[in-house]
Amino acid sequence: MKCISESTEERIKEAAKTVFLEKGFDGTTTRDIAKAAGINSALMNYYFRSKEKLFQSIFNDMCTLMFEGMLDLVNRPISLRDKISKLMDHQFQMMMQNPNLTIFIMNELHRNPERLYATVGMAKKLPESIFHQQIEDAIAQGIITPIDSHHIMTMIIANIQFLFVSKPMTMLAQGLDEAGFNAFATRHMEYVKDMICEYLFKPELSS
Amino acid sequence: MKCISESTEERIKEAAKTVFLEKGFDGTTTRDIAKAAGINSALMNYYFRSKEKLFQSIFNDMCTLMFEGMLDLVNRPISLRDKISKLMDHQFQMMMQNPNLTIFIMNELHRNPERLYATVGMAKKLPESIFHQQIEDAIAQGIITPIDSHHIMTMIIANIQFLFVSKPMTMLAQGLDEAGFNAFATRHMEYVKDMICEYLFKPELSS
DNA sequence: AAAAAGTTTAATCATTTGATTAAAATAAAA
DNA sequence: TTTTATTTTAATCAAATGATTAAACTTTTT
Repeated sequence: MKCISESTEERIKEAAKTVFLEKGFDGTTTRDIAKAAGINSALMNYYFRSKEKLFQSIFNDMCTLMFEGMLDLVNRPISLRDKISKLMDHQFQMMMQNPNLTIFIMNELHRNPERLYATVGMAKKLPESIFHQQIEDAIAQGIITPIDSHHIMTMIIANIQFLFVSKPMTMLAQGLDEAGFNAFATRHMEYVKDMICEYLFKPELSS
Repeated sequence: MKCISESTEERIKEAAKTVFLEKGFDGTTTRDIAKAAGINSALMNYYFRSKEKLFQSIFNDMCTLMFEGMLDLVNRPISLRDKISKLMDHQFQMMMQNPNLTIFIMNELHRNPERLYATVGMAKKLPESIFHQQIEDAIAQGIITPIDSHHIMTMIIANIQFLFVSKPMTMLAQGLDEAGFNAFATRHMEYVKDMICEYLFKPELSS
């Protein structure tokens, strides 16, 4: 998967990302990372000054991965209905490729909100977007149910993200394997897309 | 809050619950627990043989707290509409009292699925309930949209649980304090109850 | 009251862990 | 090639951590 001549710094970051996402900050030892990267454990401190610094770097990358695509979408000049659909599709794709991204971010943020506030600052930009204005306009025009955009955004995010946050539990409760879970998630996506759109865009409102 | 003559064992469990829920298994030291319980750290090993055993005990309690009320509800002989509403109310109450219950369980399960599978076994009982049969009946009678009960249960759970899983992020993104978050969550509850019920119980189906 | 059982503590052990250091290996510059 | 700078390693340190032990203290039993 990796090209042969990958810089040591990148190798360390790749390994750290894998291990941190799997075990979290507290559950990860610097030796874990060194082993996963195939390097001497002192090298980690040579490139990144400490476990904490390396973690901050990874956490920042993960927040960017989480939010940049969504930020791009909420500000794109497309119709509300299309935007909501694309927002959900994008999240779903992202989570299928990185199933433990959300549990990682949410958990680390829960453990240490102060330490990570700066890093997650981009989350603040989500509410202040074109999306918000579009919602207000649509409400004024009677196209959608009157409801604050924060709630809509929360619905969009929760129904997809929680699927993956609870992945191990769902697999256990339903006795699914990886493929079975993916099928369930894919089907669920369609249902929640319908549910949210039907809730917002009521026929009696648009008529 | 605690009565004066509380058994040492209970004091330790109370403290361990608080610390484990806050910091997780990896982030918690036995000294943390001892300090929180106001005891010598060797006492923990006297009552519970190890940190691992104590954790298992707490984790089991938390799973029970999470699922027993819901299991009771899904099997109660009440109407589907009432049941869905009560399921959501119950979860909401539970999470208001224990906001980090879900992130704790989901995270520990993610870190160590095998170790905790036995403990979470009760989650398996959720799908095999009267609720499931009620859904199938309602679909057969054309009262609700045809959809597998797993998906309905997931919608019910996700829309509430994720509110609390993402609590720190929501507070940051919207600049809310504790009271502000609670107000947001309470309002959101009403929206998602409406959304789910409207999605399932379509007027054209019941007529 | 004396003995026995149960509870609690201080001191300590062996590992683990994040980090440093000094030296070795490699690459770059002169 | 020699010198200098950069990269990598082995060895090690100090602190933290889970656990144990032996002794002190308390309660219960006889």
